[in-house]
Amino acid sequence: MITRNAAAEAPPVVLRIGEVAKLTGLTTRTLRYWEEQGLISPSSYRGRGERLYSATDMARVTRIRDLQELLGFSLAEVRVVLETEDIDVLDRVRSEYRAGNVPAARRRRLLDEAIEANDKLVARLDVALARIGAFRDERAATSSRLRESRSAMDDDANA
Amino acid sequence: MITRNAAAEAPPVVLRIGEVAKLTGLTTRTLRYWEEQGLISPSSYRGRGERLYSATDMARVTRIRDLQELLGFSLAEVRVVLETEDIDVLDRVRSEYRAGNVPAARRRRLLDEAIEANDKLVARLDVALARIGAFRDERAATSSRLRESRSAMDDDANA
DNA sequence: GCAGGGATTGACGTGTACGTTAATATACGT
DNA sequence: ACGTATATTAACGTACACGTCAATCCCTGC
Repeated sequence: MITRNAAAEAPPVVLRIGEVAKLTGLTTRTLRYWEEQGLISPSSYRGRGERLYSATDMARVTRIRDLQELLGFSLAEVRVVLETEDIDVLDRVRSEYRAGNVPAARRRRLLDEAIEANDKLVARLDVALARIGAFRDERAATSSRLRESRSAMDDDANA
Repeated sequence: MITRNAAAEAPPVVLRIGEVAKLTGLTTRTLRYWEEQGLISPSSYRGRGERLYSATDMARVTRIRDLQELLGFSLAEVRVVLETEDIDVLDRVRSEYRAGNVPAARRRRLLDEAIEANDKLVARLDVALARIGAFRDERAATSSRLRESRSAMDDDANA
């Protein structure tokens, strides 16, 4: 039997800032800083402003961290990437509901911008992949040389 | 006829700091800073300390820049990578001259360290490649969706 | 009902990687 | 030989991305 409404039954994953910090390896300060910079915004608050993070929020947080650590993006660059992702999500919602309350011309412009930004990112990623790949191969070759050198040393020692 | 001593005849490429800056897109300040931090050291000076950069120096400079920009390495991390490369070069020289004036035990230790550091770097590069690759594919998919969305819009407009 | 753990908002401090300016010296083209 | 472009060191300034208190405020378990 398929649990048809598993998503509906699943406990709404809401985490406090400290839990998010532990799960992601970040600090609470960092999370507040990112929010201060407009990169994230916890989906809800409680009481006197206690932040509550949903699974979506978590995904966004880890995405930011990945962009930062993997690609060395500054928060400004991360912001640009996230904006095009937002447009993408927004666009899918609009497509479903079909009744766009956003003027077609404006939506078209947003789309074009998102496409351009996205293409630039892909191009950048391809460049990074190529260069890192080349570097990796180079280091692998170095690895072989070093190991050969070590064997030679060991042979000498046993001669 | 093969120019047997092309390297010897070739004009020794020595550049002044400003030329290196223009060629690499860095600033003179950055080059001096890197030197201050022990990452580079121009192969020669002239007069009252005017820096002169050889082709080897240039290679090292661009290497540092690549590590920084492509992989988001800090200068501290770059330093580690460069050190293992230095050992590699040093090791090849030693292999050629065979008469190592460095004690075998010490050389062995350096080699082991270089190998370990190198392997770690390769592993790190592989992780980066995998993640960036996944991210790239994701963005490529996004690209398709956005373009489809735009065609749909255009079709609507012409209906 | 209160100690303790975790949350909040300021506010100020810090490390990295340079930018900028100043005063001065040297190299290069004509 | 001389002006100008480029170099030098030294010192201070700055942007980014947080770290680190401090004072206060909930909420929970015993």
